[in-house]
Parts: sequence; structure tokens; C-alpha cells
Amino acid sequence: MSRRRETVTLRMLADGLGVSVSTVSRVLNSPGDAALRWGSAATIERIRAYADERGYSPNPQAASLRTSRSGLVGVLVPRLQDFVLATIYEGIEEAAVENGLSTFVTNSLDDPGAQRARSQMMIDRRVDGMIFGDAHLDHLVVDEVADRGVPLVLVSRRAGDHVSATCDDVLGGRLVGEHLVRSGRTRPAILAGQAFASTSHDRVQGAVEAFAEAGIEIPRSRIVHGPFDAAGGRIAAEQLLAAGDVPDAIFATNDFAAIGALGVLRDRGLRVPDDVALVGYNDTPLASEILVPLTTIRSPMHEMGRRGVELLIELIGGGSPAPELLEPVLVVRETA
Amino acid sequence: MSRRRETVTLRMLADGLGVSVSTVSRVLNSPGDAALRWGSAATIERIRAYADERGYSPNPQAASLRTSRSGLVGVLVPRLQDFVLATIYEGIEEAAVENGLSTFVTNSLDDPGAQRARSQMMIDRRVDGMIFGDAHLDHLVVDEVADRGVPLVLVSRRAGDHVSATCDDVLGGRLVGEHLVRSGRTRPAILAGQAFASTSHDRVQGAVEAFAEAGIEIPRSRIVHGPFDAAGGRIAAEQLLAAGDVPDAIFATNDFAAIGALGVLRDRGLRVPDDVALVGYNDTPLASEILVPLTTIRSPMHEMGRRGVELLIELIGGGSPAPELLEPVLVVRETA
DNA sequence: GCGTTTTGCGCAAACGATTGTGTAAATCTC
DNA sequence: GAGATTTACACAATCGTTTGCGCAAAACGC
Repeated sequence: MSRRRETVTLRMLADGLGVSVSTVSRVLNSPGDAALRWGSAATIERIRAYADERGYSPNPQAASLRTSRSGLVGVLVPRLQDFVLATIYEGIEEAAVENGLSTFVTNSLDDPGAQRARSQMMIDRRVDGMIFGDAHLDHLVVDEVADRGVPLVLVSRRAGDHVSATCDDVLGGRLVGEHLVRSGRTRPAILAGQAFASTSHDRVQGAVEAFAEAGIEIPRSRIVHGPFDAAGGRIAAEQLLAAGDVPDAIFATNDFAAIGALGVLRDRGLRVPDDVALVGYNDTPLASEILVPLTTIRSPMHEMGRRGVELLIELIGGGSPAPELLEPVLVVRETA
Repeated sequence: MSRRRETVTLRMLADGLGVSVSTVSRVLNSPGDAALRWGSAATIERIRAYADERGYSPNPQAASLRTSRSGLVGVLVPRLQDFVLATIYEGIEEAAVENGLSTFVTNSLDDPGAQRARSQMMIDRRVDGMIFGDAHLDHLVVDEVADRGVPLVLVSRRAGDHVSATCDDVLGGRLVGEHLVRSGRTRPAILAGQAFASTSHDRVQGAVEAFAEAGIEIPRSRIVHGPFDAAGGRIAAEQLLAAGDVPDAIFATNDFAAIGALGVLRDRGLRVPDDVALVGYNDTPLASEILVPLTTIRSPMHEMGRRGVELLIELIGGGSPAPELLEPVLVVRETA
């Protein structure tokens, strides 16, 4: 009972209907009444019905060959294992499908060599455009791709003046800083994440500014960089506390780093939030499920992905869209 | 200084060299000395050098049109936000790239409608094969795709007798059961995950068998199903404890569910592992970073993805590979 | 009722690769 | 050194679309 699935071509439709391939092609590619431009109402109806009946679906590689538009968009992320990027990608994928595009995504691990190699691979595949979730502040690799004339947009991290869909990380950092200032913290520390990521840079900057406005300066020794995951947070927190200079607040620029830090604080017998306030970033599901619910910043990750695609489509269409800056929200729970 | 990147074609190479396109094509497609079949050593050298110099990269859609091999593999997962599937996908992507394939991945959310729609989309894109990470035990959708003649392999979850690369979940469940029996637990409960997933089914079965062999039967009321995440674990654990029948061990078939359950246990003032032992599954990084390090099962997720691709390649090549059953390992930490 | 416009479609040339077949010249066989 | 074989390529068809151009017949204008 398995239906014959010999892939059906335009030619087969044309032969079956007794019209020419060109007519079939034009009719099937014109939505609604626009098809009247290419045939009589009766013919159009016949063509559409028959295509439907035969289960016609155009061969994208053939179309692509002719039109030199592939309907493919390449996505680079540091790592899909990272919940934040995975969520952004879900937004990208959702919006892409809605617009008839296919995405393919790959991990760069933030390694410039891999970024170049993967970009090249995508360009070789003739993508219509690219989305970078792993841009570095120096935007070297992104520039190279842009120079080749590939339309691209950045998500998650901004860089240079490439079009981007990001969250306002300076504001996010500021919200955290102001919250900690309000609750009387005077000796804050920051687990900053990777120095090459605008997310780290901007969140730190926002928090530093907020404290500065309250007359509190954060010494360099209390700002420590490291990977954006639990292990990274643990190591950074240990490094911080090893200095002997115990802070009364820790702002981890990522929820997972915060969870890592939480473990270290417990191990040292420090109470949260009584001895040390702890704030994360991104409002990961685990943030609320963790033993002591984490105060954090909610950022619209899914939406960021969607907007990224929309910007890219504008760009491909020849437009010059403005960057998108989404708004973060402070979520106060129990750790600060 | 931006190098002219007018995409260079075979014809351009041929014209530049004064040979025919066919020769260029054959030479460039033959590795090493195999090319001697198609031209003199000198010509071959000239062609390769020139192709290199001009930065030639073949147009995959043109090649695909001719050969009807796309070099594309479609991957369906329940959700990339899930760390386990994201890791498996990393393995898939890595192995795919090594073999000159490109993958595109999409979330089905375990919804059969979405599974059908996305499969169709991939078939329309003329994928060479598919990898399902979201097969249901009833294998309805997978069967439909298989009937269309698309080579496919399953990862993570087995189903029917489709070729699959999975972990031995019955053994994994058994390891957990035996460990709990050894430590004297007699009233175990299981947070089982989704009933349609073989992972849930098999892990439960393994644990049940292990207990049965020790003369302990687990009543149906202490096996509760639910989603594989922290919130799901929380809800399932609450449901379990609401029954008033407090177990002395909980086997969560997923680390995130275990973390959710951990919160519930704490809230009720139950000590882990003294009052209740807790075991997770998959050895997620968070499992060791969490406040009280989680006893869990380590499963080779990355490797599973890699093996999946290798199986698919065999299948596409006309082989009929045997399913791959990888081995789980018990990791005893502090919760059981 | 004769030009002019519109309607309704078909022809054929691309797009860039792959690959079966053909064929000069060079080399070998004895 | 004549025939057989091998070497080193070239020709041209083909994959399934898209799209510029062309052209009958019908409809229209006056």
C-alpha cells in the first residue's frame, strides 16, 4: 500500500496536463489570483489540483541552481549545549520555518579557526545569509564574512556595527547593580564570563556604572573572568574567595555560573543571601527549580532568535534594518 | 583589498586552463593518484593548482541536481533545549562534518503532527537520510518515513526494528536498581518520564527487574510519568509524595527531573540520602555541580550521535548495519 | 472590418555540475 | 612498421527549475 513516491517533476505535471512546463511553473509559483497573469482560471485550477493530487514538491536544488537563492541560512553558535544559545536557536528555527527557510547550525566553541572553517563551509553550501551567535568583540571573523558580501546578522552578542538582535545587557547589568545597591551591598564581586563576549562586557559595565553612581567602586580584583557554565562559575568563585577578600554580593553574568558559585559558597559555610547575595542572568528554568530560587535577569532569548531571522530577511531583501535591542527584566527571588 | 569573490565555476577553470570542463571535473573529483586515470600528471597538477588559486568550490546544488545526492541529513529531536539531545546532536554534527555531510536539525516537541510536517519538509529538501531522536515506541511516524524509502536511523530512543544507536537503558535501570537494593532500600519509587519513550520504558523495566530479583515489587502507584525536565520532576515528585506513601528511594530517569525532585524533598524536610536516596540519569554536568552531588548513570551521549551518523552512512551506502547498543556506567556520588 | 491590444500559453536558453561515449595521438606488440 | 592497445582528453546529454521572448487567437477600438 506504499504510495509510489517516484519524485514528480514539473515535466511530468506538464505532460499529464498537456500544457508546457513553463506554464505549470509560473502558475504554481504565483499565489492566489496573481496566477491569472499566466493562464485562464480553468487552466490554473486544473494545474493546481493536479499538482496537489500528484503530491508535487519542487526540487529546491534545481530551483536554487537557476535562481541562485538557496533558502538556506547558516547559524553559528558557541555551543548548543548551552541552554541560552539553544533557546535562541529555537527562536531562529521557528521563524525560519515560518518564512520557508531552512537553517543549519553548527558549534564553533568560540574558536576563531572553527568559526572561519564553518563559515566557509556554509558559504560553500551557498547560504543566503548567516546568523552569528558567537561574535567576538573584535569582530574579526564576522568582518571577513561580511567582506565576502554575505548578508549576516548577530544575535546574543553585538560586535562592531553589524546588524544585531540582542538584549540590552548594559541595562541588565544596571538593574542588577541597582538592586544590590538598594539592598545595601557595598562589596560586590562579578563573575564576568568571557572577555571577548559583549554580553559579559556590557553586563559588567552596567553593574559597575550602577555601583559607581552609588559611590561604590568595584576593584579589578573582584571582577573575574571564566566560562559561562557551572564548572566555570565554580572555578571563578573559588578564585575570588581564595583572595581572602570576601564580597557581600556576587553577580554571576550567567545562571549556570551562579549555580556553580552557589556550591562554592555553601562549601565555605557562607549563607545566601544573608552573608552573600547572589544574582544570575538569563532566568534559566533551573534558576527557579534550584534548592534556593535564584534572583536573576530574564532576557527574551527565544524572541531574540526570531528577530534575528526577521532582520536577516530584511537584509537579504536589500533593506538596511536597524539593530534590535530587547529589554531585560529583573526577577527577584530568594538569593538577593 | 577585498578579493573578488565572483563565484568561480568549472567552466571558468576550464577556459582559464584551456581544457574541457569534464576533465577538470574528473580530476578534481579524484583523490590523489586516482586522477591519473583522467589526465597526465602535468595536467592534473596544473588543474589542481589553478583551482586552488582561484578558490574554486563546487556548487553543491548543481552537483546534487545531477547526482541526486544532496549531502544533507535531517535530524529530528524533541527539543534542543534538552541538554541530552543537544549533546547527542553535537556528536551527530561532528561526525557529519567529518564525512562531508551537512545536517539540519529541528524540534518536534514530541508532537506527531510536527514530526510529520518536519519530516516532510526534510524530504522536500531531498535529504539523503534522516536521524530521529524523538521516535515513539509506537513508531508510527518513523514507519511512514521509512515507507517512503528514506534511509533513517534512530538515536537515543529505540523503536520497532529500525536501526538505532542507543544506550542500553534496561541495563542502566538495572544498575540503579541493584545499587539501591545493595544499599538496603526496600520502598523505591520511580519518576519515569514520558510513557512513549523507550528510554523511560527501558530504564523503568531494568530497575523493576533488579528489585524483583531481590524479592521487592514496586507498586504501580510508585511509578509516575511526566516530562523530562526540572519542572516535570518537581510535579511528579509532589504527586508521588502527596499519596502519603513516602518511598526510601527515588529513581528519576533523568537528571533534571532528579533536581526537581530534590527540591521537593528538601521542602518536605526529607534528608537525602538518609531518608530518601535519589538517583538521576545521564550524568549531566549539573549533576556534580549541584549542592549535593547526584548519583547518576553516565551514558555516552556524544558517542551515540556519532555512531548514529556512521550507521546512517552505512545504510545510505546500501549496507544493513546492526543496531548499536552502548554501555551505561553507574556513577555513585552523594545522593544514593 | 481593419489595426491594435490583450489573453493564454509555448519555446528554448540558461544555472553548474556529472558522466557515457567518442576520438585523435602516442605507445606498444611482434 | 602495420595493427592493437593505451593515453589523454573533448563532446554533449542530463538533472529540474526559472524566465525572457515570441506568437497565435481572441477581444477591443473606432
